[in-house]
Amino acid sequence: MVTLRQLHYLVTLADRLNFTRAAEACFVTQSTLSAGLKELEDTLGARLVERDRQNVLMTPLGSDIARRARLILAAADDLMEVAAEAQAPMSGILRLGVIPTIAPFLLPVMLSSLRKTYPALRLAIREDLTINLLARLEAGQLDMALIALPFDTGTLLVRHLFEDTLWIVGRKGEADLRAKQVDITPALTDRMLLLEEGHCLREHALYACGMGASKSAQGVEATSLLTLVQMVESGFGVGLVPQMAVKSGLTKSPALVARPLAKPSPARTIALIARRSTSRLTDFATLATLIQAAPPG
Amino acid sequence: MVTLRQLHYLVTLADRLNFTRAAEACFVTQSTLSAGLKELEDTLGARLVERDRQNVLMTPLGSDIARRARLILAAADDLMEVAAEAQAPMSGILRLGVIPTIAPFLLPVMLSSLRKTYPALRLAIREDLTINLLARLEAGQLDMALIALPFDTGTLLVRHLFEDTLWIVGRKGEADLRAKQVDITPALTDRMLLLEEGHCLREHALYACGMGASKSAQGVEATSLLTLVQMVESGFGVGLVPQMAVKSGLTKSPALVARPLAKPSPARTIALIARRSTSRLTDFATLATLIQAAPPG
DNA sequence: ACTCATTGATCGAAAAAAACGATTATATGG
DNA sequence: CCATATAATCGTTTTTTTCGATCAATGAGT
Repeated sequence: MVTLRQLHYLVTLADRLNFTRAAEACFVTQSTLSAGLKELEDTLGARLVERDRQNVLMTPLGSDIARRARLILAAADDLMEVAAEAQAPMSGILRLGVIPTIAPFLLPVMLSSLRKTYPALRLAIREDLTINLLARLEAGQLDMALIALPFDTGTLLVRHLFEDTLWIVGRKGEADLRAKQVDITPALTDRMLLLEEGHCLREHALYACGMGASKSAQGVEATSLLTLVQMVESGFGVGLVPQMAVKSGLTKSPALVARPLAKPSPARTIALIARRSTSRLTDFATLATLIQAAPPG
Repeated sequence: MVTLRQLHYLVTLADRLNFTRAAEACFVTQSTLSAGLKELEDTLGARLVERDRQNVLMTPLGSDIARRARLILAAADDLMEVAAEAQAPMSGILRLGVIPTIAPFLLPVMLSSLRKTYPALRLAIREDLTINLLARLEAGQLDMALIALPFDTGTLLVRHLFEDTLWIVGRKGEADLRAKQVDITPALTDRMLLLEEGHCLREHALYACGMGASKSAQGVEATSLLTLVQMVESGFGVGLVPQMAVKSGLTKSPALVARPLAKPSPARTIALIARRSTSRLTDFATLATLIQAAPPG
């Protein structure tokens, strides 16, 4: 019978591709790890790791097994934490990922609210792109994440929190931004500034433009919403920013004007996600409700 | 650290609610299982099983842990089989579930085709209702299943195979069944015979009737498609049967007539499903392609 | 060519874990 | 009060795991 320990050895080895380092990481000697892996290969009846004296690399089967092993180990970790969680909900360290186009606007309110209501909870925030957050979530390096949909979330657990409509921001006095609710005309999409590749908000903005634009105005791309707004202020063009950013004062500058878009308003959906096997299912629900109750702005 | 053996003990105990029986099922003595469970409770730091001298029952936490343990053990089983599978695809025992409204029509063709192409593959067929197949699939008691959508398949892996339109069957000479393509009129839905509760085809038929009917004609319900057709022949009313059943001769009786329905034709989607972690991912694709290549009829 | 450092495999001994069998304690039903 | 059934416990045996030391192969540097 395969054991979790053997699977742990395999996964660690797959990460380091070096028996000695992997053994250190597992706090055992190299001989122990070597024997454990041999044992695993014997019970499975297949070669998982190609090793000549100099190089270690995984066979295709070995990679597949290692991938499965990761999921199993993450589920086992979750199982262990369930027991601890059951005795003290909303406590301990919660590792939360947040995308950069949400973090600066949602976190300030949320964190102070959390600190007040659940003083025993310690949040470890990681700000990163959606794709990286999903990977870390599945690898068990994060407990939950705040992201924006649409985005392919695979088999993860997804809870929609609220709609976040997109607003258009430009310089005060722009003729195209006079209306109370702005239509996105081709003239506007031509001047649309976008975030750089990787930000989901870039795709959401492109979709809102009806795919009318596929490149950022003047070929210049912004690395964050803050720089994007500053570029708009400098006259590079116009931009689409989420309502939560507008409400939290990102476009407060006297030189700028922000307007909602004409119905049906393009919007992204803010969602909380987690592994299906997460140990913090009740915390997940609690946190989701808390964010919904105290929206940003 | 939790071990798979301990989790196996817990799951078995959760099934039997008796230490002695569970120990037998695990091929160990009662003292071993008792110690293993105590060990698990100690490492988790929580009571999982309530036991007085007479009764054993799971705590809520224990049930949750057991549920997670089942998933982990199934994933571990899959992992072990991946290694075996990798060396000999389409061989060994494949446990396939099929719903009763597919099995009689699809299996005859499929089985002979499979036997010819993959003689090393031995199929263990289980005919059961969708809901039971899904449960067994998740518990690792089945490898794949053939079902009809729409149906909530949770996180399972789903591959759509083909559309199976619904035909209407009635007695020869029925005025309402003269047309080449029949419209489902209220007059027809009033006389519609349904399968008993639990068959997904019942729901699909109800949906095809535009929810116009919610009870079977005359309050009589059929226990299988065969009995349903016989009841139609006896004059109890009309029925909706899948095209694959018609094509395979279920409605061949000279007293009966079967007609397709007017477009857009109501249809169910035949699908092959499996656990996402299944060891037979290549077999899954192979089997799906094979069924699509050799449709019933 | 010759060292030297690195790496993974292997072996025997020691330590740890798991399993067993027997026994005990505590209920339940007759 | 006795027979039965059940889970916990204890001491012993068996199996598994780990360690430390050593070996064999390889590549780098001299």
